Amino acid sequence: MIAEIDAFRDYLREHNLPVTAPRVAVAEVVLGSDRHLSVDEIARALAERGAPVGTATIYRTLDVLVRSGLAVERDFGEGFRRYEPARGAPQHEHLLCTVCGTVLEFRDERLERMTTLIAEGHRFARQRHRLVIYGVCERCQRGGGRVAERGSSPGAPG
Amino acid sequence: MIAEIDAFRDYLREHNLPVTAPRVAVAEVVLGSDRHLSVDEIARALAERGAPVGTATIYRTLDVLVRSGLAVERDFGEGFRRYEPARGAPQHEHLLCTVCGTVLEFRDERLERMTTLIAEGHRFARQRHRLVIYGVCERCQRGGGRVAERGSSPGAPG
DNA sequence: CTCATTGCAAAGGATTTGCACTAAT
DNA sequence: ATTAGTGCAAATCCTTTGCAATGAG
Repeated sequence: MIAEIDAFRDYLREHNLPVTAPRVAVAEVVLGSDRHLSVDEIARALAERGAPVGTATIYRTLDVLVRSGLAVERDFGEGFRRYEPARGAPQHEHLLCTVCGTVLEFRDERLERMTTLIAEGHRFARQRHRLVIYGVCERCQRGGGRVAERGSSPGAPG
Repeated sequence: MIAEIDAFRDYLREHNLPVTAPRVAVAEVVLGSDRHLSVDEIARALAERGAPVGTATIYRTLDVLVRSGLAVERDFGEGFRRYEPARGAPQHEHLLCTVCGTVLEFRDERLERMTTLIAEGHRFARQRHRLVIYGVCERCQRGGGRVAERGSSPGAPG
């Protein structure tokens, strides 16, 4: 993860953007996490470090982080966005537990080809796709699943 | 479509919900459309009919309409929701033009099977899935596509 | 008549923006 | 020194809620 932080510093320098403490702090939280963080969670994490960062700055930094390609923005239909490190991640899909909100990632090369073919069949030039499978995770199938980290019921529409 | 409106009236009666003019009007607009309407578009359509309906009522009626199973809620990551008639629609997927916002629907039975298998592989009990392919439609590939109906750039995250 | 619905306006949550102030280069 | 970034608060956008007036059954 230190590598990613350095990559972010480099990105900033290369684009003549000042390398500031708040920016680096936000990058550390997002790139150092293995989860899909909401802005709220990021803000809390920063506050816990003893170096809170203003909401506006978090949003502004996330923009840069996404543009740098080091982080990815996600929308699971919860009413707010989440961010995760790109980790050079090839396209991957998400499994979302509608009970506890847990997100699992998986890859499937077939989807890349399949969606391209489907798009072509409709004369669309495919750019990307997004697949979310909603279901109930193993733990929640058994007994009481733990409470979701944030946000309302993940029983997302669409 | 008249059938759907009647079905909605029946649903209301069966649930002891008053059949009011605003409710029927909203149902007519949503169930009579072949597009994925935003609340804003619904409000405009109602206003154009000369019988405007309050925003709160539109939202409240959409809830009923969705619960009745006659309409479906969609979230394409645009920052607001869209609604479309269910038309007894089996699961279907969406192709979204990131230039003009046009939405195309298509079906692919393989996805149903594929996502079930994937979910099982991760010990998830699959409930449903959502696939959106983002790309550029034929018209927009050629020249200036028409302007999107509503909302910001559909270059949705996730 | 009685109780649910309606519409307005205010409240809410997420995100953006204006602006005086501070910090990076 | 310059120029850009920061935080705060105000502003937006979509959606929900409170409440008095209205209409369905």
